[in-house]
Amino acid sequence: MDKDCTVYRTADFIGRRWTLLILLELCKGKPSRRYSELKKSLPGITPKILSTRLKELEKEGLVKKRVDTRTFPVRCDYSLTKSGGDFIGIIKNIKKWALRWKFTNKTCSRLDCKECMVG
Amino acid sequence: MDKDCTVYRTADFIGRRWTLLILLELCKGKPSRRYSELKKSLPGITPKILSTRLKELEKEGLVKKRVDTRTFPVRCDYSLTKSGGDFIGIIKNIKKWALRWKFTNKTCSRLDCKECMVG
DNA sequence: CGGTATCCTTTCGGATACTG
DNA sequence: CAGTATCCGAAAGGATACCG
Repeated sequence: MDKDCTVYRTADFIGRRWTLLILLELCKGKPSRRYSELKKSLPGITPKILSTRLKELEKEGLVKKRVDTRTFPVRCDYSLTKSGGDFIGIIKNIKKWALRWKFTNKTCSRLDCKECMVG
Repeated sequence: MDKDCTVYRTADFIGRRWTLLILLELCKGKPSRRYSELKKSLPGITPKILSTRLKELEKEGLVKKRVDTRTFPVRCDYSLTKSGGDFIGIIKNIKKWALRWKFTNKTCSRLDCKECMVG
């Protein structure tokens, strides 16, 4: 098992809790989101984990952070990079696979919900 | 976070150590592989983890196990199901993404190696 | 606001020995 | 051969308090 293999590393980090949901949150509507907005849209996430995941995603180049230091407190916002946006395609592939091979479900708030995130 | 969401569950289990490599091993050449063959082709894996992963994959419906009880010791072999075979496509998608957005590498034995598993 | 620091529990995975 | 059983250390993740 080669820990430097990007395929393996990718599979590894998308399996971590919250990562997928953060990515999806960042691709919904607005071009960028604040830390506190993300926290609010992800009920149950702790500040530590959100911060950890955002750093991982930044390090992997999927998320870009912008800080505005002119105000106090400072404002930070996060957005998808080009590769991050492209990554959404992989999530959709997984979703397609899931819908093809697993039972479908009717409730929403799931990534595999038939109604949302179509495509 | 909905633990029943198949997209999330999928992302979760493909991030686990060895899972991807087992899947790839099963799609290489032969239609089915024995437990001991798998163990040999995956240097470093412990019997416990191999067994655990195979059960997870079976439970998720990607792998099918067949036991031949007529001999002693019994023979078991594992093969990809239809959905398991289809899943290889997702791995290839991840690979494509990796090759597009990450540095490429020359050494083999990596899933993201440019030379192998083309497509 | 946007995080860190600390503590604590749970889970994961490795090593090794053993068994029908 | 095809696994289980047992034990262990490391890492992940949750809860909560605190800070510039």
